[in-house]
Amino acid sequence: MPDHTPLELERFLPYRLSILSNRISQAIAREYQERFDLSMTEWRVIAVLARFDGDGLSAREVAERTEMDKVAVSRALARLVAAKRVARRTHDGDKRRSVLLLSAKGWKIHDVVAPLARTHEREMLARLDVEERRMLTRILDKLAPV
Amino acid sequence: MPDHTPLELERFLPYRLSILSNRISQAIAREYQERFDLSMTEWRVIAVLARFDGDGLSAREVAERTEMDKVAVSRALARLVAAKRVARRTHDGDKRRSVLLLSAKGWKIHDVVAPLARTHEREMLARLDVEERRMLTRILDKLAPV
DNA sequence: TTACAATAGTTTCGTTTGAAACCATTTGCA
DNA sequence: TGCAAATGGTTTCAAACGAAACTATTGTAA
Repeated sequence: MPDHTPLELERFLPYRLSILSNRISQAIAREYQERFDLSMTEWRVIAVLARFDGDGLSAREVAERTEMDKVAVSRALARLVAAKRVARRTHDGDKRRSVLLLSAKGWKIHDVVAPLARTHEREMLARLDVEERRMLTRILDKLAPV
Repeated sequence: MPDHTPLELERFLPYRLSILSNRISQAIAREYQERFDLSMTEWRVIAVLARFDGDGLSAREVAERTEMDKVAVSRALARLVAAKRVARRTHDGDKRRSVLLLSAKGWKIHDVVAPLARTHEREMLARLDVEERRMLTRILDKLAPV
């Protein structure tokens, strides 16, 4: 006799995680889209370029830092460069590589969106108590180490 | 002078959550696809039909239980019915509604995949200690209540 | 009854996505 | 050297997705 023990989807962790993550991402993505004509992937590229603002990252480095694949990065960059939010040059010693830097426009977006993002995070954390917050980070460190 | 305080993506919770959830979902989805020619959405439909195996759910009820939108459910059902994994009749008193039940084939898939899913969950939880596990559920309850 | 609103579900259409193929350049090494 | 393999990045193609439009049926209320 076959075991029909049903899976309770609403208690299944990968499912719950996916629902939660999608809800949050969608809400944020929608806001960025409407207010700044900015996709989630584009925002991640901007965030990384702002964070590592030395003498310019390559597209590959951006892909690594954002955990996105190179196709997604390439497309995000195409739009960002077209909108003059990112400046793209070619690397001096290696003509394959591009050298990416935020433009003034890009920085302007960053300086508005970054605080907004932090607000989103705060609102999310506001629903947890101190211990839960500490644990959430610890759990993420264990499950998805950088 | 503008505030360039950069957002540290790798510490930003919505981002980390999205990375974690995507990694897990992708790994699982890939396995279901390869081994059973089954998409994530189709599996969710099967799981719900197995769980609420009374006198048949409607597509709308499936959409509610899976938190997917009706278009996704409609498409998943089209494939499942074509593969004879789900039986679809029309509701007696309401010709708009469909009445959905797992077929023998559908149950067979379920009885293999459900334990497999539980194994995935166990493997994920194995990386956490008892307290972290308890907390994870509590956090999810608070952040994404059913 | 009739007509208008609401509901169940599908189809359409434009967009997003990812894998694989691709081009150009650079690296490694026989 | 010179040639195959590796690397950076873009393009192509097919599948997946969501919003909105659509069909069919049922509910409601004058």
